[in-house]
Amino acid sequence: MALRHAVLAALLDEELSGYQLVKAFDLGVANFWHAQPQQVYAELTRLEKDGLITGREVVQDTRPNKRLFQVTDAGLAELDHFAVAAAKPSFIRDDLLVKVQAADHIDTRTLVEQLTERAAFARAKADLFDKLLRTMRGDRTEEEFLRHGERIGPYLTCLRGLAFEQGNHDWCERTATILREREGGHAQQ
Amino acid sequence: MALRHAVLAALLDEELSGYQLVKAFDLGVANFWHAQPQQVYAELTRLEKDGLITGREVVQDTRPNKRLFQVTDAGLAELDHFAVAAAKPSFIRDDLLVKVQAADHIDTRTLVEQLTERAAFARAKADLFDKLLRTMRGDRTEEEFLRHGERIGPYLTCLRGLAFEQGNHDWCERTATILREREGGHAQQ
DNA sequence: TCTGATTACTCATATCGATGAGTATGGAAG
DNA sequence: CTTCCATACTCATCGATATGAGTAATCAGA
Repeated sequence: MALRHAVLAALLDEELSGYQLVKAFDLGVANFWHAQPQQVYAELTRLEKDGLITGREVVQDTRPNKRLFQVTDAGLAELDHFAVAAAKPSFIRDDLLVKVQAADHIDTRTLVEQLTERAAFARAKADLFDKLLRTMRGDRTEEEFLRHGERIGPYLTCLRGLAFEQGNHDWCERTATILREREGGHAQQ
Repeated sequence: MALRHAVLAALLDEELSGYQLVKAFDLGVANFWHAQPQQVYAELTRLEKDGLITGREVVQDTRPNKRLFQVTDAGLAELDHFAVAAAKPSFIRDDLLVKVQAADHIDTRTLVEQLTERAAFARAKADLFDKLLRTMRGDRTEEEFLRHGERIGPYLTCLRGLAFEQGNHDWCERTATILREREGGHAQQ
């Protein structure tokens, strides 16, 4: 049930079209949730039907028309309601971890490749988050911004995203190195 | 499709009953995947039907009988096949992050409570992972164990779990502190 | 001018995952 | 002596998520 609240949270700052939201959710800018395009569109339809957001048609000459959505008071109330409800604990669920768990029983060559690939991906995402953070805080220091900034929610979630991707990167690099050395070292199998 | 491979990976070291597996998946010992009891049982049924695991009945006097499962050669082949296939990137999906994203628009008191609660939970899990790691490596140093240990897969995934929970803990603590200070400071609202 | 990328979406279906309830036995704790 | 907890599962159902295909327009590049 949290996708709807993620959408509401994403719409708090600015009116967005479904397409823009999809971009935010799909292309990793959403550091606090992830969803498929179809999910986002379906959720927008439901949210509007329930009166939690309102859409207005924007006619465009050069592009297909689009609908911009903004959160209603009912939507804000819904977010408030969501915020006081118990949050489920978050779990890691990752194909790569499953593969590493089985590392002693399977061929590790492709696994090492996948780990280095993932490390590079994580690094790219971390860089992106870092840039986002700089943009958000402007010329203020982080401490300054977090103390007195007027909109710190996205900054805080972005910090988590950055730490997560850095953790991903470091672990992937280290794991790849270890597996590579073992493979080369005593040339088992 | 990865639950089945997670189950296979979990059964690599030892024969386990469905109930034991459920414990491993449900109670956080599974640092590489998470699943509900009913999912695990259903998957075991499917895996046995597909010949990837075999179960043997163990009659018990004092307890209900149980079935212990072990991975077959076909199961190992399936794991190999899984390992070379592309892994989907992993995303964070967390109610708490959604709430923090909306932090500037909602009441933060209960949010701060939830953050400190989560921090404590993460700390407990991190401690548990730390103990698991010590048990696995015995009296060897980590470097030693990772270089020459015979079964390092679970150790490596546990390392990721530990880092993840430490990251969770640190972020929750810091975020809670920041929100608390802002609330107290310029007493907005 | 044909191709492919980008904007802006919709529909249908399948699989995955979560939730609640239910069954049966034995041992420990009050 | 009764209630609760642990073992060891099964069945049913619902919502969430993923996948694949399809529409329709504009613009840039080969």
